[in-house]
Amino acid sequence: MKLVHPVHRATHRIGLYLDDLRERGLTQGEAHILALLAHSRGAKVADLHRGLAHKRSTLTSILDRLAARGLITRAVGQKDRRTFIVTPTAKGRKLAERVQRHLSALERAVARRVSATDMQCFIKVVTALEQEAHHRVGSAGLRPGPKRNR
Amino acid sequence: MKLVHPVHRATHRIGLYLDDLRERGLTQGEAHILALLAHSRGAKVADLHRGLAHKRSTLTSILDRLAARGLITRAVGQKDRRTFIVTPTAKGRKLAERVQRHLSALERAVARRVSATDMQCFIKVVTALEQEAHHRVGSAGLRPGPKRNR
DNA sequence: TCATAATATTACGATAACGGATTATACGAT
DNA sequence: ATCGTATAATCCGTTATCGTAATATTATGA
Repeated sequence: MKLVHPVHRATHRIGLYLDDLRERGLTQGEAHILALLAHSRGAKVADLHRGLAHKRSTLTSILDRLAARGLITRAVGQKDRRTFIVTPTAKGRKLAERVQRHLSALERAVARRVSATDMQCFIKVVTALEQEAHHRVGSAGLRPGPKRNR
Repeated sequence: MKLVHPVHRATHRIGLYLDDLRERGLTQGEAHILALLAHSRGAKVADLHRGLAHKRSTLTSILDRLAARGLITRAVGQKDRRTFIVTPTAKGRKLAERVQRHLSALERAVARRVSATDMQCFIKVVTALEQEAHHRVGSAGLRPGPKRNR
Protein backbone atom coordinates (compact mmCIF):
# COMPACT_ATOMS: atom_id res chain seq x y z
CA MET A 1 0.00 0.00 0.00
CA LYS A 2 2.51 2.58 -1.08
CA LEU A 3 0.09 4.73 -3.02
CA VAL A 4 -3.40 4.52 -1.65
CA HIS A 5 -2.83 5.26 1.99
CA PRO A 6 -0.43 8.14 1.53
CA VAL A 7 -2.86 9.73 -0.90
CA HIS A 8 -5.62 9.45 1.63
CA ARG A 9 -3.52 10.84 4.40
CA ALA A 10 -2.50 13.72 2.19
CA THR A 11 -6.14 14.45 1.40
CA HIS A 12 -7.05 14.51 5.04
CA ARG A 13 -4.10 16.65 5.93
CA ILE A 14 -4.96 19.14 3.22
CA GLY A 15 -8.47 19.19 4.65
CA LEU A 16 -7.13 20.09 8.06
CA TYR A 17 -4.86 22.66 6.51
CA LEU A 18 -7.89 24.24 4.88
CA ASP A 19 -9.60 24.44 8.23
CA ASP A 20 -7.52 27.53 8.73
CA LEU A 21 -10.05 29.13 6.44
CA ARG A 22 -13.03 27.69 8.20
CA GLU A 23 -13.23 30.81 10.29
CA ARG A 24 -14.37 32.45 7.10
CA GLY A 25 -17.27 30.02 6.98
CA LEU A 26 -15.92 27.66 4.39
CA THR A 27 -16.04 23.90 4.50
CA GLN A 28 -13.41 21.89 2.69
CA GLY A 29 -15.61 21.16 -0.25
CA GLU A 30 -16.61 24.77 -0.59
CA ALA A 31 -13.02 25.91 -0.36
CA HIS A 32 -11.94 23.56 -3.12
CA ILE A 33 -14.70 24.61 -5.44
CA LEU A 34 -13.92 28.25 -4.82
CA ALA A 35 -10.28 27.56 -5.56
CA LEU A 36 -11.29 26.18 -8.92
CA LEU A 37 -13.41 29.23 -9.60
CA ALA A 38 -10.58 31.57 -8.74
CA HIS A 39 -9.12 30.70 -12.11
CA SER A 40 -11.85 29.73 -14.48
CA ARG A 41 -14.53 32.35 -14.21
CA GLY A 42 -17.78 31.13 -15.62
CA ALA A 43 -17.48 27.40 -15.30
CA LYS A 44 -20.19 24.88 -16.01
CA VAL A 45 -21.15 22.66 -13.13
CA ALA A 46 -19.84 19.73 -15.10
CA ASP A 47 -16.43 21.41 -15.29
CA LEU A 48 -16.31 21.73 -11.53
CA HIS A 49 -17.35 18.16 -11.25
CA ARG A 50 -14.50 17.11 -13.47
CA GLY A 51 -12.17 19.20 -11.38
CA LEU A 52 -12.74 17.42 -8.13
CA ALA A 53 -14.71 14.26 -8.81
CA HIS A 54 -17.35 14.96 -6.22
CA LYS A 55 -20.76 13.41 -6.51
CA ARG A 56 -23.01 15.53 -8.60
CA SER A 57 -25.52 15.88 -5.82
CA THR A 58 -22.83 16.90 -3.39
CA LEU A 59 -21.61 19.53 -5.76
CA THR A 60 -25.10 20.92 -6.03
CA SER A 61 -25.39 21.38 -2.29
CA ILE A 62 -21.97 22.97 -2.13
CA LEU A 63 -23.07 25.41 -4.82
CA ASP A 64 -26.29 26.03 -2.94
CA ARG A 65 -24.37 27.03 0.14
CA LEU A 66 -21.97 29.22 -1.79
CA ALA A 67 -24.88 30.91 -3.52
CA ALA A 68 -26.70 31.40 -0.21
CA ARG A 69 -23.65 33.22 1.11
CA GLY A 70 -23.57 35.39 -1.95
CA LEU A 71 -20.25 34.05 -3.17
CA ILE A 72 -21.37 32.75 -6.53
CA THR A 73 -24.20 33.14 -9.02
CA ARG A 74 -25.75 30.55 -11.27
CA ALA A 75 -26.92 31.57 -14.71
CA VAL A 76 -28.51 29.53 -17.45
CA GLY A 77 -26.06 28.76 -20.22
CA GLN A 78 -26.37 30.72 -23.45
CA LYS A 79 -25.15 28.12 -25.88
CA ASP A 80 -26.70 25.14 -24.18
CA ARG A 81 -29.67 26.07 -22.09
CA ARG A 82 -29.43 22.85 -20.15
CA THR A 83 -26.27 23.95 -18.41
CA PHE A 84 -25.67 26.35 -15.57
CA ILE A 85 -22.78 28.77 -15.62
CA VAL A 86 -21.26 29.33 -12.21
CA THR A 87 -19.57 32.67 -11.65
CA PRO A 88 -18.05 34.06 -8.48
CA THR A 89 -19.36 37.37 -7.23
CA ALA A 90 -16.89 40.10 -6.32
CA LYS A 91 -17.00 38.93 -2.75
CA GLY A 92 -16.64 35.32 -3.85
CA ARG A 93 -13.70 36.10 -6.06
CA LYS A 94 -11.92 37.76 -3.22
CA LEU A 95 -12.39 34.80 -0.97
CA ALA A 96 -11.50 32.47 -3.82
CA GLU A 97 -8.21 34.22 -4.22
CA ARG A 98 -7.49 33.86 -0.58
CA VAL A 99 -8.11 30.12 -0.76
CA GLN A 100 -6.01 29.99 -3.86
CA ARG A 101 -3.14 31.73 -2.12
CA HIS A 102 -3.42 29.43 0.85
CA LEU A 103 -3.20 26.34 -1.30
CA SER A 104 -0.47 27.81 -3.46
CA ALA A 105 1.59 28.46 -0.36
CA LEU A 106 1.31 24.79 0.46
CA GLU A 107 2.32 23.71 -3.00
CA ARG A 108 5.25 26.08 -3.05
CA ALA A 109 6.42 24.73 0.28
CA VAL A 110 6.38 21.25 -1.18
CA ALA A 111 8.12 22.45 -4.33
CA ARG A 112 10.91 23.79 -2.20
CA ARG A 113 11.51 20.36 -0.71
CA VAL A 114 11.57 18.30 -3.89
CA SER A 115 13.03 18.62 -7.35
CA ALA A 116 11.18 19.63 -10.48
CA THR A 117 11.70 16.12 -11.76
CA ASP A 118 10.13 14.70 -8.64
CA MET A 119 7.13 16.88 -9.28
CA GLN A 120 6.74 15.64 -12.81
CA CYS A 121 6.96 12.03 -11.72
CA PHE A 122 4.43 12.71 -9.05
CA ILE A 123 1.98 14.09 -11.53
CA LYS A 124 2.58 11.18 -13.80
CA VAL A 125 1.86 8.66 -11.08
CA VAL A 126 -1.11 10.40 -9.53
CA THR A 127 -2.63 10.74 -12.97
CA ALA A 128 -2.10 7.07 -13.66
CA LEU A 129 -3.66 6.29 -10.30
CA GLU A 130 -6.67 8.42 -11.08
CA GLN A 131 -7.12 6.89 -14.46
CA GLU A 132 -6.67 3.30 -13.36
CA ALA A 133 -9.07 3.72 -10.47
CA HIS A 134 -11.53 5.29 -12.84
CA HIS A 135 -11.07 2.74 -15.55
CA ARG A 136 -11.28 -0.30 -13.35
CA VAL A 137 -14.55 0.60 -11.71
CA GLY A 138 -17.36 -1.85 -12.00
CA SER A 139 -15.31 -4.60 -13.52
CA ALA A 140 -13.18 -7.56 -12.73
CA GLY A 141 -13.38 -10.19 -10.14
CA LEU A 142 -16.45 -9.36 -8.15
CA ARG A 143 -19.84 -10.89 -8.18
CA PRO A 144 -21.90 -8.93 -10.68
CA GLY A 145 -24.82 -8.87 -8.27
CA PRO A 146 -27.53 -6.24 -8.42
CA LYS A 147 -26.35 -3.25 -6.52
CA ARG A 148 -27.53 -2.87 -3.05
CA ASN A 149 -28.02 0.22 -1.00
CA ARG A 150 -25.96 -0.97 1.79
CA MET B 1 -2.69 23.69 -8.38
CA LYS B 2 -0.68 20.78 -9.67
CA LEU B 3 -0.75 18.79 -6.48
CA VAL B 4 -3.83 19.43 -4.45
CA HIS B 5 -6.55 18.86 -6.99
CA PRO B 6 -5.11 15.72 -8.54
CA VAL B 7 -4.71 14.26 -5.08
CA HIS B 8 -8.33 14.97 -4.32
CA ARG B 9 -9.52 13.53 -7.57
CA ALA B 10 -7.45 10.43 -6.97
CA THR B 11 -8.97 10.03 -3.53
CA HIS B 12 -12.46 10.26 -4.91
CA ARG B 13 -11.68 7.86 -7.70
CA ILE B 14 -10.24 5.36 -5.28
CA GLY B 15 -13.41 5.75 -3.28
CA LEU B 16 -15.49 4.88 -6.29
CA TYR B 17 -13.20 2.00 -7.07
CA LEU B 18 -13.81 0.69 -3.58
CA ASP B 19 -17.53 0.82 -4.15
CA ASP B 20 -17.04 -2.45 -5.93
CA LEU B 21 -16.78 -3.83 -2.43
CA ARG B 22 -19.77 -1.98 -1.15
CA GLU B 23 -21.92 -4.98 -1.87
CA ARG B 24 -20.14 -6.52 1.06
CA GLY B 25 -21.50 -3.73 3.23
CA LEU B 26 -18.35 -1.68 3.47
CA THR B 27 -18.12 2.06 3.19
CA GLN B 28 -14.92 3.64 1.98
CA GLY B 29 -13.70 4.50 5.42
CA GLU B 30 -14.43 1.04 6.71
CA ALA B 31 -12.65 -0.54 3.78
CA HIS B 32 -9.54 1.52 4.33
CA ILE B 33 -9.38 0.74 8.00
CA LEU B 34 -9.83 -2.95 7.29
CA ALA B 35 -7.04 -2.76 4.75
CA LEU B 36 -4.76 -1.40 7.43
CA LEU B 37 -5.80 -4.18 9.78
CA ALA B 38 -5.09 -6.83 7.18
CA HIS B 39 -1.45 -6.35 7.98
CA SER B 40 -1.03 -5.11 11.51
CA ARG B 41 -3.05 -7.30 13.78
CA GLY B 42 -3.69 -5.73 17.08
CA ALA B 43 -3.43 -2.05 16.36
CA LYS B 44 -4.22 0.74 18.75
CA VAL B 45 -6.85 3.20 17.63
CA ALA B 46 -4.15 5.83 17.51
CA ASP B 47 -2.18 3.69 15.05
CA LEU B 48 -5.13 3.52 12.72
CA HIS B 49 -5.58 7.21 13.15
CA ARG B 50 -2.02 7.79 12.10
CA GLY B 51 -2.54 5.49 9.15
CA LEU B 52 -5.28 7.50 7.52
CA ALA B 53 -5.49 10.80 9.33
CA HIS B 54 -9.20 10.60 9.94
CA LYS B 55 -10.79 12.55 12.72
CA ARG B 56 -10.72 10.61 15.92
CA SER B 57 -14.45 10.68 16.30
CA THR B 58 -14.92 9.49 12.75
CA LEU B 59 -12.60 6.63 13.39
CA THR B 60 -14.58 5.70 16.46
CA SER B 61 -17.79 5.48 14.48
CA ILE B 62 -16.10 3.45 11.75
CA LEU B 63 -14.86 1.06 14.38
CA ASP B 64 -18.32 0.94 15.91
CA ARG B 65 -19.77 -0.16 12.62
CA LEU B 66 -17.07 -2.72 12.00
CA ALA B 67 -17.55 -4.11 15.47
CA ALA B 68 -21.32 -4.21 15.02
CA ARG B 69 -20.80 -6.34 11.94
CA GLY B 70 -18.53 -8.67 13.83
CA LEU B 71 -15.47 -7.80 11.78
CA ILE B 72 -13.28 -6.53 14.60
CA THR B 73 -13.01 -6.67 18.36
CA ARG B 74 -11.88 -4.00 20.75
CA ALA B 75 -9.95 -5.03 23.81
CA VAL B 76 -8.61 -2.86 26.57
CA GLY B 77 -4.86 -2.44 26.30
CA GLN B 78 -2.71 -4.36 28.76
CA LYS B 79 0.09 -1.90 29.12
CA ASP B 80 -2.01 1.22 28.91
CA ARG B 81 -5.60 0.73 29.95
CA ARG B 82 -6.66 3.91 28.16
CA THR B 83 -6.00 2.35 24.80
CA PHE B 84 -8.11 -0.04 22.84
CA ILE B 85 -6.49 -2.78 20.84
CA VAL B 86 -8.35 -3.39 17.61
CA THR B 87 -8.13 -6.88 16.19
CA PRO B 88 -9.91 -8.31 13.18
CA THR B 89 -12.04 -11.39 13.74
CA ALA B 90 -11.62 -14.36 11.42
CA LYS B 91 -14.44 -13.04 9.30
CA GLY B 92 -12.95 -9.58 9.40
CA ARG B 93 -9.54 -10.80 8.41
CA LYS B 94 -10.97 -12.56 5.41
CA LEU B 95 -12.74 -9.45 4.24
CA ALA B 96 -9.67 -7.38 5.04
CA GLU B 97 -7.64 -9.55 2.74
CA ARG B 98 -10.15 -9.12 0.00
CA VAL B 99 -9.96 -5.35 0.32
CA GLN B 100 -6.22 -5.62 0.44
CA ARG B 101 -6.15 -7.61 -2.78
CA HIS B 102 -8.48 -5.17 -4.45
CA LEU B 103 -6.30 -2.20 -3.59
CA SER B 104 -3.12 -4.08 -4.45
CA ALA B 105 -4.52 -4.81 -7.87
CA LEU B 106 -4.98 -1.10 -8.37
CA GLU B 107 -1.48 -0.31 -7.23
CA ARG B 108 0.01 -2.99 -9.45
CA ALA B 109 -1.89 -1.63 -12.41
CA VAL B 110 -0.37 1.76 -11.75
CA ALA B 111 3.07 0.25 -11.25
CA ARG B 112 2.82 -1.29 -14.68
CA ARG B 113 2.29 2.12 -16.23
CA VAL B 114 5.12 3.99 -14.57
CA SER B 115 8.74 3.34 -13.73
CA ALA B 116 10.11 2.38 -10.35
CA THR B 117 11.80 5.75 -10.23
CA ASP B 118 8.52 7.48 -10.83
CA MET B 119 7.10 5.60 -7.91
CA GLN B 120 9.86 6.70 -5.62
CA CYS B 121 9.47 10.31 -6.63
CA PHE B 122 5.78 10.06 -6.08
CA ILE B 123 6.25 8.80 -2.57
CA LYS B 124 8.76 11.52 -1.89
CA VAL B 125 6.39 14.25 -3.05
CA VAL B 126 3.25 12.91 -1.43
CA THR B 127 5.13 12.53 1.82
CA ALA B 128 6.37 16.09 1.60
CA LEU B 129 2.82 17.22 0.86
CA GLU B 130 1.48 15.37 3.86
CA GLN B 131 4.12 16.74 6.14
CA GLU B 132 3.88 20.31 4.96
CA ALA B 133 0.11 20.31 5.25
CA HIS B 134 0.43 18.88 8.70
CA HIS B 135 3.17 21.21 9.77
CA ARG B 136 1.64 24.39 8.45
CA VAL B 137 -1.68 24.01 10.17
CA GLY B 138 -2.67 26.83 12.41
CA SER B 139 0.10 29.16 11.37
CA ALA B 140 1.07 31.85 8.96
CA GLY B 141 -0.82 34.64 7.45
CA LEU B 142 -4.29 34.24 8.81
CA ARG B 143 -6.22 36.25 11.31
CA PRO B 144 -5.19 34.94 14.72
CA GLY B 145 -8.58 33.42 15.47
CA PRO B 146 -9.12 32.00 18.96
CA LYS B 147 -9.06 28.30 19.53
CA ARG B 148 -6.89 25.83 17.84
CA ASN B 149 -7.68 22.17 18.21
CA ARG B 150 -4.65 20.81 16.67
C1' DT C 1 -44.47 16.75 -35.40
C1' DC C 2 -44.20 13.63 -31.81
C1' DA C 3 -42.11 10.14 -29.18
C1' DT C 4 -38.04 8.67 -27.23
C1' DA C 5 -33.35 9.04 -25.89
C1' DA C 6 -29.62 11.70 -24.06
C1' DT C 7 -27.66 15.20 -21.17
C1' DA C 8 -27.60 17.96 -17.04
C1' DT C 9 -29.10 19.46 -12.72
C1' DT C 10 -32.01 19.47 -8.58
C1' DA C 11 -34.93 17.44 -4.62
C1' DC C 12 -35.06 14.82 -0.76
C1' DG C 13 -34.54 11.32 2.66
C1' DA C 14 -30.67 8.61 4.75
C1' DT C 15 -26.19 8.24 6.87
C1' DA C 16 -21.25 8.88 7.48
C1' DA C 17 -18.11 12.45 9.04
C1' DC C 18 -17.43 16.00 11.97
C1' DG C 19 -16.54 19.17 16.41
C1' DG C 20 -16.80 19.77 21.02
C1' DA C 21 -17.32 17.96 25.39
C1' DT C 22 -16.76 13.95 28.40
C1' DT C 23 -14.83 9.87 30.63
C1' DA C 24 -11.07 7.22 32.07
C1' DT C 25 -6.29 6.39 32.71
C1' DA C 26 -1.36 7.64 33.13
C1' DC C 27 2.30 10.27 34.99
C1' DG C 28 5.19 13.87 36.98
C1' DA C 29 5.80 17.18 40.76
C1' DT C 30 5.14 18.34 45.26
C1' DA D 1 -0.58 9.84 48.49
C1' DT D 2 -2.99 13.52 45.73
C1' DC D 3 -3.15 17.13 42.71
C1' DG D 4 -2.84 18.86 38.21
C1' DT D 5 -1.96 18.09 33.61
C1' DA D 6 -1.62 15.25 29.49
C1' DT D 7 -3.30 11.63 26.74
C1' DA D 8 -6.67 7.82 24.68
C1' DA D 9 -10.84 7.06 23.09
C1' DT D 10 -15.68 7.76 23.12
C1' DC D 11 -20.46 10.09 23.26
C1' DC D 12 -23.75 13.05 21.20
C1' DG D 13 -25.82 16.62 18.45
C1' DT D 14 -25.00 18.86 13.94
C1' DT D 15 -23.83 19.02 9.13
C1' DA D 16 -21.87 17.63 4.78
C1' DT D 17 -22.13 14.05 1.66
C1' DC D 18 -24.37 10.54 -0.57
C1' DG D 19 -27.93 7.68 -3.54
C1' DT D 20 -32.03 7.53 -5.92
C1' DA D 21 -35.64 9.53 -8.23
C1' DA D 22 -37.51 13.41 -10.42
C1' DT D 23 -37.22 17.40 -13.41
C1' DA D 24 -35.82 20.26 -17.24
C1' DT D 25 -33.78 20.97 -21.71
C1' DT D 26 -32.09 19.52 -26.08
C1' DA D 27 -31.14 15.99 -29.77
C1' DT D 28 -32.65 12.38 -32.87
C1' DG D 29 -35.38 9.48 -35.82
C1' DA D 30 -39.74 7.54 -37.64
